Amino acid sequence: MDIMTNGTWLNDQESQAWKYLVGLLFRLPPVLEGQLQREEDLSFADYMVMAMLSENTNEGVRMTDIGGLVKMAQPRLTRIVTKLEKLGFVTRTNSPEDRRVVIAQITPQGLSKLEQAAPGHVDHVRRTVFDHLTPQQVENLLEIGQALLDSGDPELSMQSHCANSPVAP
Amino acid sequence: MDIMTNGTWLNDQESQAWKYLVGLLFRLPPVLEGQLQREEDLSFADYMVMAMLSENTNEGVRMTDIGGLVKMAQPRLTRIVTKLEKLGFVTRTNSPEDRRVVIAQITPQGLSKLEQAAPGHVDHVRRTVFDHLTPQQVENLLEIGQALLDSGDPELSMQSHCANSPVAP
DNA sequence: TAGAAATGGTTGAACTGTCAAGTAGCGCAT
DNA sequence: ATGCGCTACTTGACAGTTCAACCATTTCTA
Repeated sequence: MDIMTNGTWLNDQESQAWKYLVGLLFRLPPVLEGQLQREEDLSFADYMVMAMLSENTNEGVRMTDIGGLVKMAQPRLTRIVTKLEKLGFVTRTNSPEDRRVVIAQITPQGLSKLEQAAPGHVDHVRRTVFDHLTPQQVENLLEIGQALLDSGDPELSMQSHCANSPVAP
Repeated sequence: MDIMTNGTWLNDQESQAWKYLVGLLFRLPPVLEGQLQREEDLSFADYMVMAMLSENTNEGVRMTDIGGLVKMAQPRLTRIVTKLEKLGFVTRTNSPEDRRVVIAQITPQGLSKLEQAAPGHVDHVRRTVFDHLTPQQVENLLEIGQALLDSGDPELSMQSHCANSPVAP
């Protein structure tokens, strides 16, 4: 029995780490979502997209680039930006250079919504996450995140939904 | 203006770590989901619940206890178990001692489904996660997971959905 | 300079998750 | 014992996500 905790597959350390990681994957998103939803009527993904856009106020950002930075799949992104546009927090324009490309840009209203939401959100993140971690652990977390997301693994580094060739080109 | 990456709220280290953690929260679940869905027609949550139940083949497990172990909210759990029951992978019985309590138990079919799914899934987890981490990083990950989930924080340790008192009793 | 393949983005259908409200059973106080 | 409150779980309504198929545009290739 104990299908996933021993055997030749994952050693003790790994399977324990796995359980905790899965716990975080299940628990953290609803918790983050909750605060923003209650207090600002924004989803966590909405917030992250706007935060991302707020770092490029002038130029705007291509859809795909948002996806790469926020690690979201395209359809999800489309719907989020559509929603944010309806709310007046974001504009979309077709790039003149490449007319397939859509460029999203945050509006003043979006920016002020974000500025209004940020303190509460960051506070919540601090209390939920960083208050429980030592600086060393924060550094370790950063390192682990890099190891996984910057590994070049096609599944994790985005494009996942179309990369299926087992051995590559 | 870099709403979430500097200022008095999160220092550089923290906000970088935060970005990577968020990346994992967005990316990992779809990736894990995908493999199981394609190859076994199971959701990741389905799999975790069954894996959990497979560790207590004899007695069965109370709904709430599953939630505590797999870190899932109750409504989600109810629907998953309902689905698994329809598929014949799980049975539910009302506890005779306390008739509010529902006890879920994995069936032989559920067990064999799990055993069939496990190799591919574990393989995928290994390739996606553990192949990119050193043993030291795995240990660090475990420690971070513990720090967050076992912190006693009501939001993270479940019950989150009813704890709203800002300062506590 | 066609035509084929690839890229960027959107959309429809099905599913899953969340919140809030609801039912049922237990337990303690009067 | 009757009523109040708590616990365990379920359900309805809604919003969000995913996969797959789609259209439009660009780029490669012959």
